Amino acid sequence: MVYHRKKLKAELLNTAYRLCETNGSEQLSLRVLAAEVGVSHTAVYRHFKNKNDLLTAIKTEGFDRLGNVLQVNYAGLTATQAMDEFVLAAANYVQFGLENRQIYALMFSQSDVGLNNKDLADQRHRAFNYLITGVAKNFELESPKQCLNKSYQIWASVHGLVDILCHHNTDDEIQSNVDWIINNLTTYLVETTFNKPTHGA
Amino acid sequence: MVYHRKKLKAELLNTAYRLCETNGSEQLSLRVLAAEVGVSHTAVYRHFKNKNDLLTAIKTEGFDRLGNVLQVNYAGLTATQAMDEFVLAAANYVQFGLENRQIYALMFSQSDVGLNNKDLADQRHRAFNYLITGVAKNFELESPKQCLNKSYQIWASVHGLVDILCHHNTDDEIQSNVDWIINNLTTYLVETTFNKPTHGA
DNA sequence: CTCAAAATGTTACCGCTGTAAACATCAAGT
DNA sequence: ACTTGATGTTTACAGCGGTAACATTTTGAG
Repeated sequence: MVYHRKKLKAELLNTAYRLCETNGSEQLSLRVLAAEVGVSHTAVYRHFKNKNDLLTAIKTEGFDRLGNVLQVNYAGLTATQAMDEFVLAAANYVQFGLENRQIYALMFSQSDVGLNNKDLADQRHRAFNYLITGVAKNFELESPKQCLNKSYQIWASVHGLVDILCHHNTDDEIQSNVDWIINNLTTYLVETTFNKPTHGA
Repeated sequence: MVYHRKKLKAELLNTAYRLCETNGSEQLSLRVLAAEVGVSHTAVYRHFKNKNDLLTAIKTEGFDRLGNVLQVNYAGLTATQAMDEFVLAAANYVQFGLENRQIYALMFSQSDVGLNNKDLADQRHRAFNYLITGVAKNFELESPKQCLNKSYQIWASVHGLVDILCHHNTDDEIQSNVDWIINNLTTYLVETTFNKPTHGA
């Protein structure tokens, strides 16, 4: 047995992240995780207060990665370019959600994982702030309140889309429509976020 | 001890539904449930195959109730009335989500609860079909595919709204905005679903 | 350099959970 | 009246998260 392996915390977090994405966060077992990494199951408690704390770290990591995907530098872009970047960020959001389903589900689950955790709140706000910045750049709104509200509206649309795509792509009956939506994702996003008319299927 | 109480299944389901809404479906314990109802914990297995099967029944019950809230009879309504009813149904959807958070979270969780269950699928489709009917009545779309797609878009918006409202009403920082959204729910829905311009805050 | 303290890993144990098997009781039909 | 199936109980078990006591290694102050 190897005492003091130094990077156990990172190893645990990475393996736990992977196990969550593979089996769903609800299936995560500290004992299985520890066995996978090759330590006793109580070693986890030297690096995380408890299971909830570990899940909070995974969730925070998720928002960190989501934030990275949403980051846009609007400096020096034309209006058209800014809009393209904004829509691209939204597409990246959807892609992240579809490629990290289980983590995404954890991130937006109603559970009390990470309740009142500062690191998690920071990462969440960081990700959301990219959206707000994009809205401020791309919409001419009268007040910060309207900007925030528009941001919620867009977030709700895109988040709802991810959720529904995740749910229904195991449902053969409507698979073809899901395919359609994915293939026309950009069009969908422009429609949804910019209130433009449909151009036909 | 009372053998053969005849309505144990319904009692278990109702109590389990209530416990889930109170504590979250993840906190549901068969033993606590059985104790609450006043039977041994293995009695549950005479009426439900296992815990997953019970959760599936709860989830199905949730979609049943959601469907009831979405049901609209459009026969004989003017276009204006039909639209009012449609928006009302959407508001009912949001209200259901906010008043049944934990059940709603279970209904749309990514877990494998009720995977491939026919009763659940039936209830889900029933609820969704009310939406499709509403879209068909209120939007002039060229094809069934466009109708279905528009339905997804609206569902995503409203579902996303519910999810975000559920998340953020414990976050004081943005509580005022959530209040604003709720107070202007109808306006929000009309904007979101009918692509009408904002009339200002 | 020493050695005490802090950090990190292990072992043993606890109570709780979901689940299966064997048993007890009751309802219903022949 | 007696069998049979449905329904509830008891018992048992393995896996879980978590705590406490112990073992080992690292670290830093004198």
